[in-house]
Amino acid sequence: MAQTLEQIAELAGVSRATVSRVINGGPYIRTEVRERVMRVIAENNFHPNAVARSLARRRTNAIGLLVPEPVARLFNDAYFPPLAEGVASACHDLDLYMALLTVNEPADPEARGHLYKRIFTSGYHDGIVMASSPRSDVVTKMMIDYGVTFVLAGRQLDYPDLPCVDVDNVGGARIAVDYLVSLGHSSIGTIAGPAYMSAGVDRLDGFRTAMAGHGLTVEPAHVVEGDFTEQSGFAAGLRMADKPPTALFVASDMMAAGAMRAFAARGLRVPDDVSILSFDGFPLSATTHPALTTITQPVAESGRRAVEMLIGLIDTLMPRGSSPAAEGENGAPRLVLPVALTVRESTCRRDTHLRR
Amino acid sequence: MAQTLEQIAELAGVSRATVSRVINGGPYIRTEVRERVMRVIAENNFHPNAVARSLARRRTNAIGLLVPEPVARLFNDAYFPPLAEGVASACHDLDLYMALLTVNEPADPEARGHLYKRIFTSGYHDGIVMASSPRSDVVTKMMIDYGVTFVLAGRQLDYPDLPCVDVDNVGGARIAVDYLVSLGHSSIGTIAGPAYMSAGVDRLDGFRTAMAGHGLTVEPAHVVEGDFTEQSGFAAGLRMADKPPTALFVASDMMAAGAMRAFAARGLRVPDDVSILSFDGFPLSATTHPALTTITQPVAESGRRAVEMLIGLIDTLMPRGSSPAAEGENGAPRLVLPVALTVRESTCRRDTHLRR
DNA sequence: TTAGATTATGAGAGCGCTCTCTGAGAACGC
DNA sequence: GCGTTCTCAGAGAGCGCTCTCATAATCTAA
Repeated sequence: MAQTLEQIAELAGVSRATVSRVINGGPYIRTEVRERVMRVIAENNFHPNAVARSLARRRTNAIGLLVPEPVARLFNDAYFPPLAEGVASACHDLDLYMALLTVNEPADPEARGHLYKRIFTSGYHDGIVMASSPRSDVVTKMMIDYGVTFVLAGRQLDYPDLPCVDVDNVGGARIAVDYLVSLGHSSIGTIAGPAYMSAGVDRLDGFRTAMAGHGLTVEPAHVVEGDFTEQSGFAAGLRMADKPPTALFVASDMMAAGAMRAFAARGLRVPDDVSILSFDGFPLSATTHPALTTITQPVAESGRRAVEMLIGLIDTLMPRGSSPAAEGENGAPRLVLPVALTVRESTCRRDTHLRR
Repeated sequence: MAQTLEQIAELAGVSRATVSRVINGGPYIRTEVRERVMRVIAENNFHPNAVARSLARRRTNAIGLLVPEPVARLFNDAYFPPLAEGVASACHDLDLYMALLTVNEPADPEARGHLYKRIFTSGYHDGIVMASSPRSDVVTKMMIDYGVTFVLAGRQLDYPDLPCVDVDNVGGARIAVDYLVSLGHSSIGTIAGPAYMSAGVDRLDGFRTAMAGHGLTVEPAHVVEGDFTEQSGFAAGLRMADKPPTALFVASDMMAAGAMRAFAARGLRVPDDVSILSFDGFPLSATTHPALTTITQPVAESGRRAVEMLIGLIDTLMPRGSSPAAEGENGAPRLVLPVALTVRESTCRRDTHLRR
């Protein structure tokens, strides 16, 4: 197994440059020469050294997908798999190498910083796609400080002007409220996401705005904050069970599942007593009983778009085969992907309600 | 922000070599010079280019953790998180960069091969830790063909002589049988893992051997094969429910959970009617009702050991700052980690059984 | 004092690629 | 016939590091 371009060149009786041209599809090569070189490459099972190539090109053609969460939590998250799927699929299409970057020591912020530092200064990636982190997490600031090129999947509350691909959380909440209103509901509550996550904030904002738009008031007791987990949904459901609204917009499928468990425990039927409309559209939402009406967000698509945006960023910052461009900071790119209503069994018309 | 060693050298009034020595902790540097250089490095927030370093050293100091499973399945797997945790922790200790390598297109074997090829020929990793794949998966052969340095977590059925870190599946099954026998059981069945996975094969082998060792026969109807999933455990439990053994060794926690669900559906009580002893010791095993008596395997530890073994392999194949060593193939290293019995509530003495 | 060891630094040759520059032929126009 | 323009290929200068080797300075030992 020959190891270098040089050796292949010698075997094929051409120069290093010619072999390089053949490999990279350069122009101006006689068919005969190209075929000879390709044959030698194949015979020797030669693969150019990616590290050397990266050094010469000043491009690794590799990107990282960073999830600022401990490994363990990452695997219990329904959001992450489709995101990884989307990122991986875009990388495949764009002939990019993708590495999943994780950080394990969640407890020790010192060690955590070191791990991030290693990632950000490694230079093994042209850029990074990061799932948005909670408010005031250090990781975003570190990326900025280290001059990493990156795109966020989801808005970052601390830095509104960062390149990101988000889903339309506000619009989704509006669609949810509109739909519930169209079913005849006017007593609508919400289990909101946490105030330290953009998805939590935006979905609540959208909810309030939409309610106001319909001239409806929201009872304070009908707004409970959770943290997107099943447990928090259960707790919130319990708190509302005594005097529930006729419809509930729940900011995540998991919390909706928890709320339904709480309602079931208190003898409330969904949707007969309370309609539930959740947000996410993860596989879970189709398997609950009843199956959830939900706002489906295109997670894989946002992963794909994030990669495309990232490549665009990298190309402008460092055009292929050229020196870095001037700081072209005319606003960070942002993309908001539409979400869609998926109607299932957890919602029904107000007039079929038996209570009140 | 200065970009190269050269620039730092100039700013500090020394040569490139000296800066390199300072960064890499080389000897023979006056304290005064070292401090001056370090100050300049800090002032300029300089980080050496890892790609250039890798090229010069012919070492990336990065390893990959490859899971030959589609991303989606990966996240529903209880085995993978602790493995990743262990690998990540060892990498942290050894100052290694770790990237999780995944492959998404499970369906199309062509595309899958391309993705693997990109990984194996990238040269971005000194070596790879791979969770063992099912029998006759192409990935192992590809790694061998591409000359990748790797260590398997778990045995590979197709290639018995590959470097690997395994847990003592055979011994674990023996411990299980011994314990059940010590409780007075003699009618013992098993729900085995799939025949295409080493863990499945070994646990079944261990079970049969141990039973024979006790002079006990196994009824053919009391040996059912599953595929480690809850569903397959449920199906197996259903098949055995009519004429169950008094004790059952189940090759995975998940299948045990499924079997218990099946038994519950058929009115069989665990452990009163059937004792269940599972294998894995994943968190799940502590939260079932009743909590599972199980053989706990040290998954994180095997991840850690795999990294250590991998580094050993890399060091012998390519000693630091030297040319590749002669093919020192005096047998691939293998390590078998001990497992331990965790007693919980799903097993009890035979004499407390009410049937028969 | 001088040889020899020890400590400290620089020069420079790579690592294995890419890519620009240069130039040799072939094709073409007038 | 002589520029001109293409087509094709090689020479060679990097990319930003590491590491060996040579050399200079300082410190022993006799």
